Amino acid sequence: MPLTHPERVAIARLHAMLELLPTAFDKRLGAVGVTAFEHTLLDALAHSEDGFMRMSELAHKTNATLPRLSRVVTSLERRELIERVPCPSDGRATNAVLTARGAEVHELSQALYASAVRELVLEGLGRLPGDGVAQLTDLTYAVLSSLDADHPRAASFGGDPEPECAADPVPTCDADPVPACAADAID
Amino acid sequence: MPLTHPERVAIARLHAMLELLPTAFDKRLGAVGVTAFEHTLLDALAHSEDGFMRMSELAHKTNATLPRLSRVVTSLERRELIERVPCPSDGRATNAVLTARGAEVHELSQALYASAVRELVLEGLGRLPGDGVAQLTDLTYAVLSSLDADHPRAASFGGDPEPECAADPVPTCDADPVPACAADAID
DNA sequence: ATATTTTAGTTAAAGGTGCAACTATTCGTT
DNA sequence: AACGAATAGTTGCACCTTTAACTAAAATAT
Repeated sequence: MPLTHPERVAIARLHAMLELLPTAFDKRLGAVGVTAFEHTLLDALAHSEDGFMRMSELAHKTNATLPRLSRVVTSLERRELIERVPCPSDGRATNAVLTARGAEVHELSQALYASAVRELVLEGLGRLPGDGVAQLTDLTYAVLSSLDADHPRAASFGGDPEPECAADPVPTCDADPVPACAADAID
Repeated sequence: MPLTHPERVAIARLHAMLELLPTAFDKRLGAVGVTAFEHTLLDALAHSEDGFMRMSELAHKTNATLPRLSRVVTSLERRELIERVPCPSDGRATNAVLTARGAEVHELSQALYASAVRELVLEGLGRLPGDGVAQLTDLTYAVLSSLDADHPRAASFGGDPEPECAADPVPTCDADPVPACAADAID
């Protein structure tokens, strides 16, 4: 059974957004020499108070596969923005730690990212009748919920070895129970 | 100036959706051996009543670059789903035409696409308080509008050589004036 | 008419990404 | 202890995408 016309219109636009937004973000961040995904990694590390994170945890938080992360981290390591440090307590694990230069670049990329968010998304949302940000929050939550059922990882996350994840020191919002992988950078 | 917390939550979810949805669609359509983008191409051709389209027009409608389209069309051509035919009236131009097999595959991919849309997106929207589809339509419109200003192509489209685009025979919706490239598959 | 510029499209090179295979380490059994 | 299973990560391979360079044809100007 085919989709209704309003449904097709909505999906066509969603599809266009899916195609255009990531590229637009990458272009903006290109000015400081990082991709949007790389910025996400720097950001995740910068916000983890310990300044480091396990590869698999990082992959989970950023909705990335481990091979992808591994390669990007290698690239960031070559640029000395991130350093790989073997985990002392678990011989299998590797921690990615932000270097001083990495923190500097993150400062820049964060500013650029914020302005990109404003210009590419928030500005448009501001033209909506109601509270555009709230609408986007609810809408993405609705979609991500059904997506997570479909999604390999996520489903929910019970045992996270790192304590900082469970007991969040930063005053977060009234945090709706968004499945872990979907919500990620919530803090 | 940093983003507010609600803004960060909304953007984080948007970001997650941007990362996860395309992959999810590709996985579903993989069952008939086409990517989501390939389906979009087959769909565009199937919906153009003449059954063919100029490469550049196709690229425009699908928000793709010409090199990307060229390679994908080559791949589809090898699988005999699409055929390249030089344009008789303009020696530079090439028309992509849907083959019989291409139409068959499109039949399948369309069904799969529709169910993917329902399961990955519409189902979630249905859990929203109001009209989820309308909200998505408005929200994507808002975002795409500001995006288009930023966007190389689009901006607006005056002279489309093909008449079928201007005078749409299919009863479309009350067609809001969405910038061309963003709205694309509106019919 | 002819030279220049634009337009349409393809191709080459570089880099990113996913899947599957592989190594190394830890955990669980016995 | 020692074996097999699970976990963490990396790497090889295939494919896709982007940017830049390139070819060919049409439009424009001289």
